[in-house]
Amino acid sequence: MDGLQILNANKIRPSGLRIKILEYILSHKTHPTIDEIYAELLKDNPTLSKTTVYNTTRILAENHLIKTITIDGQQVRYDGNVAFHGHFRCKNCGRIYDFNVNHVPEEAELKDFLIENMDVYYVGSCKNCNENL
Amino acid sequence: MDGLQILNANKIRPSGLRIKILEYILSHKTHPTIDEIYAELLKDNPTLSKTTVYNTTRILAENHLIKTITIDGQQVRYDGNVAFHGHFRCKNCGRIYDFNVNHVPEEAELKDFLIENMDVYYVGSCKNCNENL
DNA sequence: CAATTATATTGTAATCATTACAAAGTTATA
DNA sequence: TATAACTTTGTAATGATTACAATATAATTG
Repeated sequence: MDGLQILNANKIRPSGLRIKILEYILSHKTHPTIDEIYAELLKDNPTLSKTTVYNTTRILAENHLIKTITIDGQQVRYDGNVAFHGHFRCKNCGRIYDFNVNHVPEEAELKDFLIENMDVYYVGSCKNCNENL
Repeated sequence: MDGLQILNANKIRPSGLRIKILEYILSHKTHPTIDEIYAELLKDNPTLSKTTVYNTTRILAENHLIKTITIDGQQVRYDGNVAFHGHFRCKNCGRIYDFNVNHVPEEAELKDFLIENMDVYYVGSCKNCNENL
């Protein structure tokens, strides 16, 4: 399913920019920031405004087509993989890695709480950086 | 162990403000923001500067005496409980709840990764708010 | 098709948490 | 006491995000 179909299925008017922004996030596993998305799409869309990237990612996130990652204290990042998984941020190279979380804690303390979103964020030094120190 | 002893044990010069800020965070389970700490301590310290609260919390966090919580996309919060546990933020009332995380995922994908910090953030609607809707 | 309305995009200005930095105050040390 | 080191303060700068009004584009109606 491509961006056009996804947007239509979610009743979001599929403008050219929306399709491109959604498809960029879906096809890049790098958890890009607003600036990264903007810089990349600017190449083919010279009049693109950063505000449009902000607006569009907000709409996509509100509709659960992408996920907002706040592991970086500075900038929000976006993830096209909305299935539950953890994120590891390397303090050294800045890369964000995905990992599976097998055991989702069933917390008795949260009985009768409505959980809408779960984030698991690890921070440290990645294998690649550890080996090259 | 009070703030003075903790600071001494960690070789942080125990100024009056540092003791007060540390003790405030240790004794309040509300995960206060900078503004909340500042507003509260200002009552007894009329010349207190917000910069001091920022500086001090940074020092305390660097020394792992308190933990930085970034579950709120807007403001950082601080937690005096540095033992591993999860945080639940209620979108309704804004309260942050602690909960135990029994099963820390052992992720084969992170083999040879050095994990320095783990955060588990849930967001949703708390029991209290659910009952009063 | 033309006119009108609704929506998308843009650019600039505002907001707000945080940081940088220099000056002033305080404590420790010689 | 004098000097150096550190703490605290206040103001200015930074930078991500949002607000908002103007413009452009697309959909709808007559």
